[in-house]
Order: sequence, then structure tokens, then C-alpha cells
Amino acid sequence: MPEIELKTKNQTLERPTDIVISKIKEMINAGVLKPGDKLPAERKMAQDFEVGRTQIREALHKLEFYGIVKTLPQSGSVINGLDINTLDGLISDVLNLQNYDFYSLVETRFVLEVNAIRLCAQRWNSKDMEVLEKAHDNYVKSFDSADRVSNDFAFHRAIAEGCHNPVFKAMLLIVIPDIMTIYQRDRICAPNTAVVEEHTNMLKAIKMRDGELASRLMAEHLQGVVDFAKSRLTQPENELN
Amino acid sequence: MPEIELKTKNQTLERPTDIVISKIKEMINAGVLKPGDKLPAERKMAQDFEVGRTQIREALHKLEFYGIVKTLPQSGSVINGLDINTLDGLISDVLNLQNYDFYSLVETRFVLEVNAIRLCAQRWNSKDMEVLEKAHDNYVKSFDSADRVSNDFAFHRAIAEGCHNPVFKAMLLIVIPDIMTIYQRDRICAPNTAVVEEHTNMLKAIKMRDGELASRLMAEHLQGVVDFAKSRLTQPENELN
DNA sequence: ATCAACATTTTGGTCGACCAATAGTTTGAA
DNA sequence: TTCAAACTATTGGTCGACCAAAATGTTGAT
Repeated sequence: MPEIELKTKNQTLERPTDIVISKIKEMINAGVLKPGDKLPAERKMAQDFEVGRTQIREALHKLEFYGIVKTLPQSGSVINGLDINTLDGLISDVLNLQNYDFYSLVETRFVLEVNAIRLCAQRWNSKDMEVLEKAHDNYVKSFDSADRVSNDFAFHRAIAEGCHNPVFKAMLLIVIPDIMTIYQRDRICAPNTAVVEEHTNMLKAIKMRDGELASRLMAEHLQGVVDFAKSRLTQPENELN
Repeated sequence: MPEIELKTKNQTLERPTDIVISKIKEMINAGVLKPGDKLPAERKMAQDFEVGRTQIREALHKLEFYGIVKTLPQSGSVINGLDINTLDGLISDVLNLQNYDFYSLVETRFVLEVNAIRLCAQRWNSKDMEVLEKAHDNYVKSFDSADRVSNDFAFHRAIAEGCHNPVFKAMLLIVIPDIMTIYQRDRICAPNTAVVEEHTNMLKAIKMRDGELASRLMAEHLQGVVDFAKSRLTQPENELN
């Protein structure tokens, strides 16, 4: 009879970088660090927290990505000038970031793309239109080939580019690959001839600079994906990883 | 007369990690690496690309964040199973990520929050409502104190939490600190008594589960910020860093 | 021939030491 | 006394070496 293994929960469940972030959070709450202050040197934190400097650096990278600190080369890292309560909440959020489930990804994509195409319709320039038309052309031509999905995505990427908002673009960049990976993995995405027409209509709307129409068309276009994701809601989590 | 210094442009303009990412991109385009493949070991890439392993690791972190590769502990990194053209475009986007300007940040926040509050109105549970009411209460009470901005933000954070979509939450987490940092830095944000009422009305709408109303109220609430950002459009770039 | 147990190799994870740029201090000429 | 130039100390950036887990290869009993 095999022994029952009681794994101690609080073993390494917390990633070392998250431990470091927690310590920094504590220092802020304790008043040792104030917003706008320069953080202690990486070496000092490393020995204070009893971890390697690598962990400190990774933690700082994460905090910098979320705009909480700013690292200046050869000089030091400073805490952004928000107030203490905001900082505390912010860092808590960073620590509590869950893994993304499929439905949340799709839902977010819906919102982003529906709005991105509106901006694209308002803002595209001749270069953008060239890319858009080329992408659409490739998509139509390759509908029966293996490149269909690729060219479908390229069209959506062109829209993200045409909206001339780097933040939008970055966020779509985060969301879309994850979605496509799941699609590809689960062999979803049956070729649907209606999709070609939908793309064509969206391109027309963009060309006419009719943001509202384009937006509405995109909403219809993506509704299928959202519905599908909803239908999968029963089998939860572990979508990525 | 001082000598004119001609700094060679292509010196270290490219971050070393971006160079690594470019090399990986080239390998994919050359067919050496295919989607789904395991990447060479970090050490191997390090000596092949003639950089330290640190650079490789940072590049892999970046690629993993954007969902392009997945690193398995003690095993290796694999390229996500997208097709070659998509991968190429994706990596190009990662390399071309610009710094975020204030207007783009505000515009994105507008879209995210207007939709987040709709979802929040539809999905909040008793715990969420508790947090929302507490946050709103603190905001009202502290309107004349230094904590006003902090509690304002806490309310918006509670909405992000209540929408029960981790992706939305993560994206708001990226956008809002940057915006607040700029606000704080430039001493914007004059206390406006109308804002209290706007918050109150939004909370009411959420409570009534009227997503559309809440969404509309949020749009009005944020319009001022958008207008302000637009008015600043003349003085461009270098908002952060 | 099969497959489980062991030993070896390979891998990403971690750490401490060195490098170059910056910040701070001292020095000395005006 | 002033202030700029030179020097020192501190900082983040980079690198190579070591660690433990995973993958692979080997062995030997069945």
C-alpha cells in the first residue's frame, strides 16, 4: 500500500520573484519606502531578502512592465509617484494575476477589435490601406490553402496597425496569439465561406471611413467565436500552460 | 570650437534582447525552426548568437509574455503552434513596440473601462459589491483629503475586479498606473465635485445591474480625460521613461 | 524480448564575480 | 570663495560557473 503523500502547500507555491515583490510591498506599507523614493540597490535587497540578485532583477522587470517602478541604467530604480494606497492595490493585483482562461481572452479580443476597427476606419493612411488590401487579397486567394488561418490573422493584424494606437496594438498582440494557439491546438476553425464576405464588407466600411459600420460588422464577425467560447465554459481553466 | 560629434546610429540602438529575438525570427523564416519545434538550448543559442545566456533568457521571457514561446522548466522552450507567417508578423510586432504616448493610453483606458463596467454590472457578487461600496464610501469621505486620487483609483480598480475577467483586469493594470503617473507628475486632476456624483450614479447603475447605463455613465465620466489628452496631443512622445 | 531500475547527460534556474556607466567626493587652480 | 576637473564609490548590466530537475541512455532481471 503506497504511502499517502502530504505535499506541504506553502512549499514553493509562491514564485521567488513574487516573494520579492511581496517584500517590497511590505516595505512600502511599513513606510520604509515611499512613492517617488529610490529603491535600495539590487545587491542590498538581495542580501536583505536573502535571495540572489537575479530574483531581484526579475521582480523589478515585472514591476517595471506594470508601470510601478522605473529602472534607470547604472543609477537605480525609483517607485513611481503614486500614493501609498494605490501602490499597494496595484502590487496586490500584480501578485494575484491569474492565468487567462479562453473565454476571458475571447471576450477581451471582442472588445478590443470592435473598437480598433473603428479607430482604423477613422485614421488609416494610404500605406495602411495598401497593407489592408494586400492582406485581404491574400486571404481570399488562399482560402482553400493551408495559409488561410495565417492570412485571416494578418488581416486582423493590419487593422490593429491601422488604428494608430500602440497600446491597442500591444494588447491585441497579447490576446490574439493565445487565442490562436488554442484554436490551432484544438483544431477549431472550420473554413466558413461567409467569413470571406464578412472580411470584404469590413474592408469596404473601413475604406468608406465608416467607423460605426465597420465596428458593427466586426462585432458580428466575432460573435461566433464568443459564442463558441461560451459553449466551452463548462470545461474550465488550464487553457494555457 | 567644439567638435561635432557624429554618433553612429546603429551602435547599441537595438537592445541586445531584441537582437536575439531578431535572430530567432530569422531562423524561423529560414525554416531552421518550425512552429511547434523545441528551440535550441539556451547555452547553444548563446554561443551561436555570440551573446551571454542572460540575453537569451530575457528574450525568451519577452517572447513568452507575448505568447510566442512557452518555456518548460528543465526541459526547453517550444515555439507555439502557429503558422510561419503569423509567427513572423507577431515577432515583428514585438520588436516594433513603441513607447506608449499619453493619448493612446487614455484612449485605451476609455474603451477598457467603458466595457469593464458593463461586465461588472452583469457579474458582480456580494463580495464585489461590498468592495465597491466601501471604495465609493472612502472616496466620498476623503474628497477633501490627500487620499482623494487614491480612493478614486480604488473605485475603478474595484470595477475591474468585479468584471471577473482576468484579461481585462491585467490590461487595465497596465494602462492605469501609467496614466496616473503622468497625472501625478503634471499635477493635473483638479478636484471636481461633479465627479462624486458621477461615481455615485455609476455605482447605482451597477447595483441595478444596468450594464448599458453604467457603461454610458462611465463614458461621460472619462470623456473629460480624453478631451484633455487630446488637447495635449501637440506636445508628443516621451511621455513615459 | 520487455521493461523497470539505475546512471548519465542535458536542461533551465540560480548565484556570485566582473564590467562600464553614473553619482558623489575631493582636489586644486583661478 | 568658486567652480570645474579628476578621482572614488556605487549602481545596474553582463557573464560564466554551479545546482537540481528532467530527459536520455544503459543495464539487468524476468
